[in-house]
Amino acid sequence: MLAAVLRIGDSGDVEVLAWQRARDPDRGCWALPGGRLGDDEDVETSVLRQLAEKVDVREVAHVEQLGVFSEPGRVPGTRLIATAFLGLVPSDVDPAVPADTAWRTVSPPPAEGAPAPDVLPTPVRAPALACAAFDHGTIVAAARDRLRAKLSYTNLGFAIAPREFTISALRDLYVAALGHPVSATNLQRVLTRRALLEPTGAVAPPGPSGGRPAALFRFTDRTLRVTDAFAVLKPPGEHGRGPVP
Amino acid sequence: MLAAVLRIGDSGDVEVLAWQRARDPDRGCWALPGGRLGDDEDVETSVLRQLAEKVDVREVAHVEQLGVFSEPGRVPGTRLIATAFLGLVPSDVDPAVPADTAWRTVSPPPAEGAPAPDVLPTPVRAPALACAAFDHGTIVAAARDRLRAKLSYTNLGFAIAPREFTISALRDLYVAALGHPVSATNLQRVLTRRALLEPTGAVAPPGPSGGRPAALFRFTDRTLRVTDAFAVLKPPGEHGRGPVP
DNA sequence: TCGTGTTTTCGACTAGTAGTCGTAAACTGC
DNA sequence: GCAGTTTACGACTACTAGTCGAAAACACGA
Repeated sequence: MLAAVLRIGDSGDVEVLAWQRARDPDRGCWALPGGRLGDDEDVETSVLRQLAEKVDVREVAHVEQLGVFSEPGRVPGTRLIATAFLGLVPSDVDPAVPADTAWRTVSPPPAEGAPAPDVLPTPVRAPALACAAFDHGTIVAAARDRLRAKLSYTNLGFAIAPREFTISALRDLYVAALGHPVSATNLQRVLTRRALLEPTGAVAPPGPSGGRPAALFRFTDRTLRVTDAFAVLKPPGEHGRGPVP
Repeated sequence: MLAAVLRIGDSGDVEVLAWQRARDPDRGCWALPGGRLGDDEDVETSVLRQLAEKVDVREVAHVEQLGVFSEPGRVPGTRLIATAFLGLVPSDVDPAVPADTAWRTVSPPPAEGAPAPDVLPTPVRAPALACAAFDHGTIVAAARDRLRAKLSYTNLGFAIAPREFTISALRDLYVAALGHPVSATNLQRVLTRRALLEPTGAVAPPGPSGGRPAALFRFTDRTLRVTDAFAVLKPPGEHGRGPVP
């Protein structure tokens, strides 16, 4: 049971919640929070319980299974099988964490044209976390890739964004998570057209250097929703005007 | 370790490989193949090993993790945690299976406008498998939904289709897996434009009732590849002609 | 041999989606 | 007021995809 809890930091990069090991093996390196599965809980409640020791669970906006990491030699000593989770915390919450725990920046995904970040049998990946204990770097990379992939075809943005935000702020979050520029105009148009975003009516005060006050938006839904893909494969009668009878 | 191996049957519906329990509990009901994890293998090789007892592994075109099913009471008796897999077998292979094993038809997904079939923490779902043992009906439903979702934004069709096929045959496979009509013209255009499909040059002989012989196609790639989603979120410089310098 | 029916293929038309750009609006600070 | 900055919004354009119709290629029976 391991959790890779991601957050978009103020400096504009992805961060993961990790704690520094005080003992060998891998002393001084950073490990993901987790623990053993209890007798009367399933893995989902277990990971939330483990997480409660590190951060307030109510601050975690989304949790989902990443996959099982079971390579026999992944940790020294006795065999240990880890069910890894991806957790997301909105960028505006900064939970109090224990002394040995910190937000570590995650290195951006490798090159462009990277292969499918959605395949579960995880091959070797770029080291996403500097000085990661055991195979936790691989798990963090899988989490970062999963976030990146799902931002593109779901409303998962709700889990990394504050409840209300300006379009530019949201754009910055997407830029940090994706690692490449994003058009604010198109982001607003696409997300509002698909009814993932709606204006709150209020406006945000301008920054210190002035500028027109930006309108505030919110995600209409705060649970995961999948959107468009191949239009051909959607049930008929939802595009264009349909056939002329 | 459980595997939901799906296949599109000749009759045009989704089938799952299952074996009939001879002993209580759930005697006579259908269970998914699987077994315990060995000491020197990871879950992926383990599930392939388990599967080898039922079907020839070389016939399985794609395997991926579905998720962990860990509810404390999911099976009677001692606690058992299952890592579930989705396996796919092309529609043209009909492997020899043991006497207690058969392909059971999977009931189609519930209504249209169904919620995200991609969320891992699986809630209650429609009973996809009649007389399923334990929670295996839930697992089959998750597998069927995963297949349906991934057909829309990946080249996963390669795993349910023969190596070579006509567009109509492929259309029928998609119709069976998705549960709604699909346009053959658009399917061909979309899949070829995205370079997922390519013509082999050969043609298939016409059916018994005649008709123009259909051209044969194959998938260019037989490993999972993810395709388009939100165009906004793709790196710039890949659409249209780009900015005029 | 020649139509009839069937199935596939291909092109044309059309509509919707999204990338780009230019301009106006609203605010801060000097 | 004026300059500078940031956001908002509309216009133009290009590409993708849904629909339809006509032609091609075959089997079968008269």
